[in-house]
Amino acid sequence: MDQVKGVICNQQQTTSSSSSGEDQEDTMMMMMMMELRRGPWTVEEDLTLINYIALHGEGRWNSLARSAGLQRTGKSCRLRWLNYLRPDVRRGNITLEEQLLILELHSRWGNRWSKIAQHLPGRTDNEIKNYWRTRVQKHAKQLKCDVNSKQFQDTMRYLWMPRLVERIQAAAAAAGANSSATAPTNNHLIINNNDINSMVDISSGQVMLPQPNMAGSSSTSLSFTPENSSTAASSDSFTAQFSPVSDLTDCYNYPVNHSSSNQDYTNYQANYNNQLSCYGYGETLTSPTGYFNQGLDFQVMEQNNFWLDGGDVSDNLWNVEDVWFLQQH
DNA sequence: AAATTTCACAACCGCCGGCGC
DNA sequence: GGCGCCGGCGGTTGTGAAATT
Repeated sequence: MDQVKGVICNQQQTTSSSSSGEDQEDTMMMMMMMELRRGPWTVEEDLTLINYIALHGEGRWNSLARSAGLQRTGKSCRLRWLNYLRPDVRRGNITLEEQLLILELHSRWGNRWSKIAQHLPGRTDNEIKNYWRTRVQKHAKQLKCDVNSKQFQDTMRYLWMPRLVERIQAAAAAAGANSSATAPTNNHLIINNNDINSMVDISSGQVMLPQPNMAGSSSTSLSFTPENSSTAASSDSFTAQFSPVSDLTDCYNYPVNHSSSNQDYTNYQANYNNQLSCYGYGETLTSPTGYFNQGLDFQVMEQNNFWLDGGDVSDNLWNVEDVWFLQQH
C-alpha cells in the first residue's frame, strides 16, 4: 500500500504547465532544495504530523512542515490534517440528512464547497465535493442532462429532495428510539446524528438546520417551494416549506416497478397534482418551468430502465419520476 | 481467472485574497 | 501602494478497490 510513489520531485511535469506565478516556482524551488515528497502519506508521516500538531498546534504550515521534519509542502500538510487526520473529521457513510443538506445548500450556493461543509460538521469540503461529483453528477449523466441545467436542478428539488425527507422520516419512524433520528414528538422529528442536529417539523414539513458556529442556538429552514427555487434563492437565511410528508407520502411512494401500468401512473400523477395544489403548487403539478403539465411516455421510461432496485441510498432516490420529469423537455 | 471498466476518494494544482512589512 | 508569504478554495488528476465483462 503505502508504497512511496511519492515521487521525489525534481523538475517533473512543470514544463508543460503555464508557469503561472510564484506558487509554482516556489514549490519547484522547495522541491529541488528539499527533495519534497508527493503522493500518498505514509503512516510515519501521519504520526509525525499528528504528534507535532499535538505539541505545537496547527497553522503556519510551511514552517510547521520544516520544523516537524516532514518533506512535504505546507499545503500538503494542511490538506492532510484538515481532510484526514483531524480528530473530528468524519469520513464515509454520508447520511440521508447530510445528503439532503448537501442538495439544498448546493442548490443555494453552487459549488461553494467549504461554505456547504460548514453546515455539515466533521465533513470536509473535499468529501462533499467528491460526493457531488461521484454521486450526483453520475445521476445527471445517467439521465443524460447537464448537472447545472434547470431541469436537473428542478428534478432534484421537486423529486429527489422530498424523497429524501420522506426517507429520513420513514427511517426515524421505523427505528424509533434506536435510530439516528428520534421518534416524532410534538410534531418534530429530531435528526440527531451526533454532529447533525436538524429537525423536521412533521406538520409543516420544515427542515431546520443549525447555523454554523452557533452551537445550535439558531437554525435555518430548508425550502422546497417554487418561490424559493434555486433561481430565486439568494439569502443565507431562509424559511419555507415542502409539502408535509404525511400528506404526500403516497405520491412519493409510487410503486416504481416494471409491472406498474400506465393507468397507475396516471392516477398517481393526478394524485400528486392534487396534493401539490393543496400546498400552493398551483392548479396542476407544477414546477417553475411547468414540467409536470406534460403527458407521459411510458415506452421511453421503460427503455431508460431506471427502476432501480439496488445500489446506494442515493441511487434509490432516482426512479421513474426522474426520467419522466426530464422527458418533459 | 484474467482483463477491462467504473467507482470512490486522497492528493495535487493554480488562483486568489488577506495580511504584514 | 507594492511586494511577498501564507492559507483557503474550487477544479482536476491519480490510483487502488470493486464491479463487470
